[in-house]
Amino acid sequence: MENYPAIFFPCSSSSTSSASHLANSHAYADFQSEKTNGYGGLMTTNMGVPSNLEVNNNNNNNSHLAPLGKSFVGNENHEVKSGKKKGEKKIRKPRYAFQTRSQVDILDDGYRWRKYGQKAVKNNKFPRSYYRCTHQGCNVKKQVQRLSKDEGVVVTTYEGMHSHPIEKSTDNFEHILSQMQIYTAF
DNA sequence: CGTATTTGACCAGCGC
DNA sequence: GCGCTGGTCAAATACG
Repeated sequence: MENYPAIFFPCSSSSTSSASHLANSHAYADFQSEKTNGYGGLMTTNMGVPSNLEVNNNNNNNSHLAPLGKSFVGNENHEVKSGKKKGEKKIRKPRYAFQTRSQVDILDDGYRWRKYGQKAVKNNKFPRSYYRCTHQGCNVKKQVQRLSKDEGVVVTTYEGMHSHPIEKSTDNFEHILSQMQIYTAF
């Protein structure tokens, strides 16, 4: 597995006005560095959107983001089994969360996802959906969650990395992706 | 008919 | 030790 995260921005491509989807996007990178207790990196990205509202952090301090908030800022609580073994076989994968303003939950990022679960989250009216990349050998997972308070905000959390090309023809999205690819070396 | 989604069950970790 | 919560599995179902 690679260590460097490559992040593609989730966007809803298909038809419909893409404008409504990406009013604002924020990305959080969560790394499993035990030394750096806390988040390894935090990325804030605006997709060339005109005015960037400050949707993210303001929401984080509230309780409705409780589960995610822990993962995002400060705590490496995301992957279970942290304290037990001093890190040997339990490799905790970094996760990257994107907070996006969107009217739809399904943000099509060009990959094909198979839904494998859905759970209700506490402090949140909306369920969280679990997706897995259908590409063979690609174990990239993502989960999509909507804020109960702001139903216009969708949080997409990616886990793992794709090691294969995009399967769909992301219309005009392609050129955006080329710009939005982020490689972080930690 | 093949593939994707739905949905409850199951399981593991953590807090109390 | 028990219960809660989050994450995954898998059978059934829906959909093209």
